[in-house]
Amino acid sequence: MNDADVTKAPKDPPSLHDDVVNRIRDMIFAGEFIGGQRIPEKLLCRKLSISRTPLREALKVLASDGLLRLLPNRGARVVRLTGKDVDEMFPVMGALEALAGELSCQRITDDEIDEIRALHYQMAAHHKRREVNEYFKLNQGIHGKILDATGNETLRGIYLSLTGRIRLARFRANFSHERWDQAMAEHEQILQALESRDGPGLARILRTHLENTCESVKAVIAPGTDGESPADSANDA
Amino acid sequence: MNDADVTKAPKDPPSLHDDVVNRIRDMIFAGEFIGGQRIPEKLLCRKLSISRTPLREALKVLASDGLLRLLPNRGARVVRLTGKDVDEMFPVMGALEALAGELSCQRITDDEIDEIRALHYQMAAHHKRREVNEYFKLNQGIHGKILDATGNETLRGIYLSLTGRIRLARFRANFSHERWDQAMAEHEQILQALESRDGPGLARILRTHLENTCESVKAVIAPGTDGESPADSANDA
DNA sequence: GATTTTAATTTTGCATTCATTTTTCTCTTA
DNA sequence: TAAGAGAAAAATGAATGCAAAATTAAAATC
Repeated sequence: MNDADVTKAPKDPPSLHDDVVNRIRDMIFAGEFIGGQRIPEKLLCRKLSISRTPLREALKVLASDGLLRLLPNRGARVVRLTGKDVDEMFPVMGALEALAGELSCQRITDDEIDEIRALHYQMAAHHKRREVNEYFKLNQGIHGKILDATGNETLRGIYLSLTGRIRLARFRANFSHERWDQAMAEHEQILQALESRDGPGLARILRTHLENTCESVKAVIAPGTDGESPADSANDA
Repeated sequence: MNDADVTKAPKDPPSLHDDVVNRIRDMIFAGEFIGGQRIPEKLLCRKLSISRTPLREALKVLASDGLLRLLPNRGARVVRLTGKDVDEMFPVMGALEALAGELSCQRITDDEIDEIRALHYQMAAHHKRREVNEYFKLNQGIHGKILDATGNETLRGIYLSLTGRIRLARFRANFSHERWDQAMAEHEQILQALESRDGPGLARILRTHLENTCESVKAVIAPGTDGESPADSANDA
């Protein structure tokens, strides 16, 4: 799920530094830091049992990845996505996902399709039972498998980086029943296109699928949120 | 030209840290470090007149950006692009550039088109006189302007990051006269599509343009280069 | 009592230092 | 002379210390 490992070859031993980056990333995803709120270095040092030096290195990396915002002399805070951000990100993700669709259809094996089909039907079950978390996890899994099937590490890295940035907003998108049903229907089409290896078709469906998701995500983002103001509608937990 | 600033709002004061990152990035682009060769931290510290702490932070950022490779306990080295890398990157850049074409046609102003036209004719002049460096710079400028016209900072950041990664290989691509003439012809079409605000058309041309560029770049990459081995065909200066 | 000023505390940025790993050099031995 | 073992040197990873900036608290003024 992390994308720090896409820039390095798989043979490397699991680096300690990447570990810190990933742990902080996971903490961000887990919602441990309220959006826009300052994150004191000391606190993280204690939590991770490391000194400030490796911590700060990790913070810089996460900031350059777009997950954190580093204000000079004024600490780090998790980025609050604005409506503008989401509007910007989704066309890009759409283009990337469409590309992934085309590429994967050219290379995907029967086994890989089987795996995706399995995930798909599991997901359908969770959808029927309205189990959001399980559905969401499998959903991520399917899109991940499609990405893997492209065999394009670069594409994968960039896409995951973008996904990561909106994940925070996304997993809160407990969208409407109608939208959810629609998304499930779109996934039926995705599976079909994959099975018939219809690259352009898959690209088209994925793009629409994402556009629709974009709307749900934007709906979740607090309206009027247009900046990084530390405490407007942050703590709605 | 740098893309470190796309993740932060424009209002920030010019951060000292980003400065270090950008200076190292420029040094890499300037070819100061031979591909694959180890970069001693001490050397960079002296060159930049900073201590190791901020330097290492910058290195981590550049590594996460894909420009450097950090091997645990074994230093940093500039990434050597393999043929596989280039093959992976160009479809992605193609998708992004196509998107940029479509988006920019929707928003571009007459003034912006004028600017691009100016750059285009300057570039044509340098092409006629076979002045590679000047041509290359203006070429970058034109594609940059198209990107700017999208108004999509996210797209811009990702695209520039990718461009940066292959810039090293690219600027050495003193391609054949035929390819150069072809590229220039493609640029004529690009300008035309822009002037008539033909989004899909521009997208198509940009994609082909990039595919052709891909071939030239791959030709430059030493054949048989399939790894990061420090000393296969590194010093061909 | 509210607001501005000033002092104290905290936090960040960077340099320095220490421990561990890697690399290089030297010396031994076949 | 070449190869290998071992020691010295250098480089990296991480912790600590110190100066500057920012935040908080307190005091003074209106």
